[in-house]
Amino acid sequence: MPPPGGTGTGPGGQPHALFARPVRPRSIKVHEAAVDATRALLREGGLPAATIDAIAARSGVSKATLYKHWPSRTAVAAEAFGRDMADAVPLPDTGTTEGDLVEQVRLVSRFYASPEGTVFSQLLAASVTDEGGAAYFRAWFLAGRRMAVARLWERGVERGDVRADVDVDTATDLLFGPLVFRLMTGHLPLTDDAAEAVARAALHGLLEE
Amino acid sequence: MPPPGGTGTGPGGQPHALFARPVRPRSIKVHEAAVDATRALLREGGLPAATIDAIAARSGVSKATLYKHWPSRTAVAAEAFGRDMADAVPLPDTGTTEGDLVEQVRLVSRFYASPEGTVFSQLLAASVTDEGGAAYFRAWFLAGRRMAVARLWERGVERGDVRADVDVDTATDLLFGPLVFRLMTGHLPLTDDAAEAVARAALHGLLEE
DNA sequence: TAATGTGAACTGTTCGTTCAGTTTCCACAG
DNA sequence: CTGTGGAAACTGAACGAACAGTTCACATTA
Repeated sequence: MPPPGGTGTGPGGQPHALFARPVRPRSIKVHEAAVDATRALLREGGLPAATIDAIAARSGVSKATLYKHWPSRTAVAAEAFGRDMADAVPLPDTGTTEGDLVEQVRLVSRFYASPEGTVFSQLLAASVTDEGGAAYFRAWFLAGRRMAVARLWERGVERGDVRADVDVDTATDLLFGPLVFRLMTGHLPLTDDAAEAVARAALHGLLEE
Repeated sequence: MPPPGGTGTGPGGQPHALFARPVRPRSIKVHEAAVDATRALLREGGLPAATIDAIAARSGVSKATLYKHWPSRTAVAAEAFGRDMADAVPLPDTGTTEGDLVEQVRLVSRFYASPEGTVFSQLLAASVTDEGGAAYFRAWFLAGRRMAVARLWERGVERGDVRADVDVDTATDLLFGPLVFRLMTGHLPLTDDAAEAVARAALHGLLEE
């Protein structure tokens, strides 16, 4: 349940009723303290370490208050994680559309293979059984990611390099879905080579022309 | 810890030390009873309903025994789910490689969109924080799935329809990763149209030739 | 003075473990 | 072919620990 204090703004900066954020000074301080503590906990021990009690203890914010700011533990973690990742993977600019997209897939693959990737998978897993947390995860993390890729895709469209009949959502899912698949199932490792192979296959197609 | 009674066989039928199965009559009966009860519970209420206590109560098998047959609750559920899905998605045979692959993606997408797909996502999520369960999930479910796709892919290779420089793992991840991505994040719905769009894009590539 | 946060206790759920006692079945002796 | 000793396997019930989320009387502050 969002705090009654006001509507606040969502991750993108726009007003967003669903993710109401506190506007009064005291609330802001408390909110930030909780997010900071959660970021530290995530860095140290992943999502399992970011229990509600741990967040409360580390931040000095009481559990009762935490549940006035967020609907669930997962939601706090999702917001904290999203903040950390705001500028983790920069947009590449290699000069060519293919170069940019391949590079982006490689960077994201490396990110997934890193400790932050572990947290990502834990959050995604937690979102499955926590719809409230899932909304925060989409808003604070996924949306930004998809927006970044959309920018690359548009560059490709302007250059006339990419197929006009493929929409950006399909392209995004095709390029990054395989990485998520590997991350979650662990059936194959997330190496640079694998990432490049996936990206090239996505760009050039699986069929012989 | 597997029962010391014997080595048993894994999902594929081959002997498999890791997933040792009971060979003594009493053990077999108990094992089957547990799996059957778990299948019913999964059908009725998904993974959340298949708690250890519920499985024990429904099957008449004691918890202590369950933990002698499986390393964790997730592992029981993974085996039960894998059994149910053994023949859920048949291999298509449309006459063309492209037709087969597109149809397979569409069928899998429908499966993910169904109640069984929910269970799939719950199991995948649970596997993230339960390595023992993850091994069972890979062995009893994913391996079979990948094998089925591999068969389609090989047909394509024999016909000379698919790129020779793309390996089967890359192709599998490219075709089905996007579906898993959507299923897990819920950012976009799993419709037939979306599935076909993904499949065609994967087959023909994202770039203008 | 009304909104907001605190602290501490409390409920409820679930996983996984333990262990003493009971049932089953296998192998071997007769 | 039969019967039995003993090991293997299962039961039942209780228990500990962890954690999510709630509640409420009281304190703080804008």
